[in-house]
Amino acid sequence: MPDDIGDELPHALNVLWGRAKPKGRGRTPALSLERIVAAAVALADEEGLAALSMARLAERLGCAPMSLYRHVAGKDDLQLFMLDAVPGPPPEFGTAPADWRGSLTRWAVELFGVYLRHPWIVQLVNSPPMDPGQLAWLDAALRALGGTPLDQRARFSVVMLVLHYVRGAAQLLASMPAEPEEGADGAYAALLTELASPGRFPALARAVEAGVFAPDPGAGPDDDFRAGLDYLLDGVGVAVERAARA
Amino acid sequence: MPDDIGDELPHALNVLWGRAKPKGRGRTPALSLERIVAAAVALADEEGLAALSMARLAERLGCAPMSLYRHVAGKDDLQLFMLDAVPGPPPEFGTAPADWRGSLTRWAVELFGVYLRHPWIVQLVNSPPMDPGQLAWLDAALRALGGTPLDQRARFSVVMLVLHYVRGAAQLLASMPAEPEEGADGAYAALLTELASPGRFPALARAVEAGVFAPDPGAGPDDDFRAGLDYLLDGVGVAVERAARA
DNA sequence: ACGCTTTGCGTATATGATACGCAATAAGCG
DNA sequence: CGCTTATTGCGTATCATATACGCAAAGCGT
Repeated sequence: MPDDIGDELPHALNVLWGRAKPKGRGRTPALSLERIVAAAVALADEEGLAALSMARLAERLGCAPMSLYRHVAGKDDLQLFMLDAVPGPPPEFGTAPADWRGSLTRWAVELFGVYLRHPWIVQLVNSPPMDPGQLAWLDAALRALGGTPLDQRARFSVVMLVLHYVRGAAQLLASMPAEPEEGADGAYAALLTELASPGRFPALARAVEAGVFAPDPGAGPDDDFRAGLDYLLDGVGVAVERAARA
Repeated sequence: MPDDIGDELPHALNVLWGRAKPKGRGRTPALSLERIVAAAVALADEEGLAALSMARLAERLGCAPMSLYRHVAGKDDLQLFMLDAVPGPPPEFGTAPADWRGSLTRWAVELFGVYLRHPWIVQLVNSPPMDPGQLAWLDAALRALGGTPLDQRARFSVVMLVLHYVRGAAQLLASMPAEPEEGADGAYAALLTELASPGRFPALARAVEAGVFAPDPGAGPDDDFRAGLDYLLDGVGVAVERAARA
């Protein structure tokens, strides 16, 4: 039975990997999976993941709530489709690019952008990726390290490390209340200033005092991301050199 | 008005920072905030975050659902309390430990353990930490770098980097289906073997073939975590040396 | 034109969050 | 020792949500 592996899988995965049965002759579909997923993504972008309900989605699509279930097995299924569709194609570089650091940086920055445009992704990721959309990104990241002396296991560790950082940084940035004024410290900074007493949290108080939570005047939030990424890639560089020597 | 900052805050924060009004004479409370939070944590641990509902929680506590609302403003509030309570106290080291790497490693490993014991934490974190429990951990991590020539902003970047990694690694590990047999590749590996065709995902296929997703016979899942953490800290080491030279 | 197939959707149910208000109870006061 | 009052426990009701089930509508092949 070559197909028994798919039996316990979410319905969405079977569809995404092209295992769905080809339809033929019935009624003309007024709805399509693509339209549903696109509308769901738009709704989550505009009003947040909490606002994404089957009823509101149907309203936006001009159909009855139950119509959606003809195309999606359930809400979990829908979210799987969303996760597959939303990142789009990963950046392309050859199989073994000479500049692993530049390639990986580009990969991380583009993925960071995806997460910033769709902050709800982070709240949705609960299982390892098994859909073509996310696996394509994973493959691209592994390819970025293709010209490197690292072994396969190390490459995977590195990719996961970068991925975790991108996700975490995007989530943090998205969750910070927006800072409208350039002079303002931001609500978070103001709160920490009051709460982090030097007696109880000395190190934190020093950080607050040094203005760590105030926006750096000459830098955008992207620069913070790049700074952390550079620390991380320095570590990868150490590993690459070590592997090259061995 | 020195207190106006707390007006827009979640109720839970005002309680946690000791700003709640002292009660006096009413009826003897049969319920307490501590009991509620402890029961909620236990329920989430045992049956997952999805199973945590006010009704099920009340059932477990032997009280009516609406009784909970006397102690918690709502479900969001409850989750804030849970996030504050669950990590416990951070590891202690002096204000400026000589061995920053050892200290930060200990911090990360202990936090990793917390996340593994309570995997639902990751799904709950939606805003920057503002409760004493989480800020204590943040302070501890900053203290681990206290003996370091890094400036405050760099220290914060490093701590966030480590935090993101710990969270991501824990989430990934917790979401992997358990591998009962030692010889088995695990369901994820089997699935990837079938799905990652060399034509479409060459780098991924090579990783699968190399057994990256099969459990390393001589290593536990903890070792994977340590490996990634070491890459990361190597990068921090580079930054420390650079700062020391400057 | 007929029937099969597949889609769209109305109805119903179960679960969950939570507003509101009353009743039970205990501390302090006369 | 009974009254006042603050405060808790909880019953009832409302509203949002996911989704099972089955019928009706509408193309396609014959």
